[in-house]
Amino acid sequence: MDAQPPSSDTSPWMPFESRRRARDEKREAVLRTAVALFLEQGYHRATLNEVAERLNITKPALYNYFRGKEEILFECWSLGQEQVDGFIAAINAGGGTGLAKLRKLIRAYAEVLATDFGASLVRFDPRDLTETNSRTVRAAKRSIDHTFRNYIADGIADGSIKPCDPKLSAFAIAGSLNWIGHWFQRDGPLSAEVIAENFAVQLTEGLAAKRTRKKKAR
Amino acid sequence: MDAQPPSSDTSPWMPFESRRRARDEKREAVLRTAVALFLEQGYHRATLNEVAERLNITKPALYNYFRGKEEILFECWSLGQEQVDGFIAAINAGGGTGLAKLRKLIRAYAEVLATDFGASLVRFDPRDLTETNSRTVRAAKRSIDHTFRNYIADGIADGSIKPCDPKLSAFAIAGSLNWIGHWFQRDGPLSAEVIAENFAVQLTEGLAAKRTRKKKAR
DNA sequence: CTCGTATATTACCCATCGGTAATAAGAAGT
DNA sequence: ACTTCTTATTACCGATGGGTAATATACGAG
Repeated sequence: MDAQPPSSDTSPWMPFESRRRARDEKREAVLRTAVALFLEQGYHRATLNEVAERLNITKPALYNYFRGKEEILFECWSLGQEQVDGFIAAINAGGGTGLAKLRKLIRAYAEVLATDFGASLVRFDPRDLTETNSRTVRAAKRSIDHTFRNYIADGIADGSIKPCDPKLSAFAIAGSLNWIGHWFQRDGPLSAEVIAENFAVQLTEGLAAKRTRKKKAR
Repeated sequence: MDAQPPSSDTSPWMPFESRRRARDEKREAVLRTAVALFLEQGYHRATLNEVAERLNITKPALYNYFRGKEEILFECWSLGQEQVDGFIAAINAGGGTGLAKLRKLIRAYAEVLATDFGASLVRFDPRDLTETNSRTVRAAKRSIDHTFRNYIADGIADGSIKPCDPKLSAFAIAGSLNWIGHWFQRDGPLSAEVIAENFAVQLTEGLAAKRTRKKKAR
């Protein structure tokens, strides 16, 4: 499409680079198509033939980019996980009370779960993965869980969250959020931002140590 | 096993009855084995051969009790749904504020989701069912959702719950609960009762209009 | 004992689908 | 133009697993 013929003053590596980029773009296109189809039909019902068909290619062409169906599944999951890792790092880097960090986490996680790759974090079954990849997924899930628990524990320590069982509270909050991946639809009446904001408030209202000063007493 | 030879003063229908009961017991045994296996391995990975093997029979024997794999899946789901329908009817029959009914619902729903048939309500994929059965499932899910929303709306109307969006609040609460079906394990450190009680409190604390008088100030 | 019904088994069919081999087509480099 | 590397296609394989047909066995009834 926008691949321009190598001008005279361009590095001789341009074509290589351009080809590599084109390849990466195609790889990504496969993943976008695959994740959408996997979510639509479920991993087992979705066939590689149909993934290929939607891309106007044939099944064996996919094997130029991936080792097989399982690798595609895992890479979809990875793209979602990258997003989560990203914002968790950002929140950790920033400051704030445990409660503030928890709310940031809820908002960011909710918005990721409203995307296709985000939903794949909770809609895909680790048992469809190889043992190695499955271990990676389980470790990541544990890590997210611990992040929730840590922020809650931080909040209890700094007084922003009233004493509670961090484990159970984390389960309750993460459950609410994870479920978004199952019901959210982009073309629905609720935007991801509205949901994220609402959940950030509702899910922490019961935990906050001091009542958030009512914005509008009623 | 305990089928006793028909004594002289027994109704001539006894054998029939006894046989029918034996049959029902076997049917149920199939469902218990199947639901456990489906949850363990996932519907698609679980084979009827393995279900049969666990029952010390062979696959075709299953077809004496069910039309096929899909019917087994649907019946497992139905048994879970029956429980839900049961306690919802009970709560509706009883009285109480919207908040009180909501808490009863949370407790009961949490405990059902901690059972195998209960978990099947949220772990099985309706897309694996025939169109007819799938419609039944979707209708039941809508009904549960509406029950949550109605109790919340009732609570707002009677003043026990402070104004909020019943739709979003219902999603948040139901999400927390549904997730139980994904992580709860019977042999884990948390009992279903503890989880149910904790969730009933935590998930409604943010909604309650008046602070629940602290049982034990600490 | 014999018949009929319910229930189980063995052996088999076949549709589906992930994956592979052989090969053709297209663009960059010489 | 000729070669080479990449990328795509057509045609096929083979395992898996749901479902069926034919048949054997257990058991209550007459």
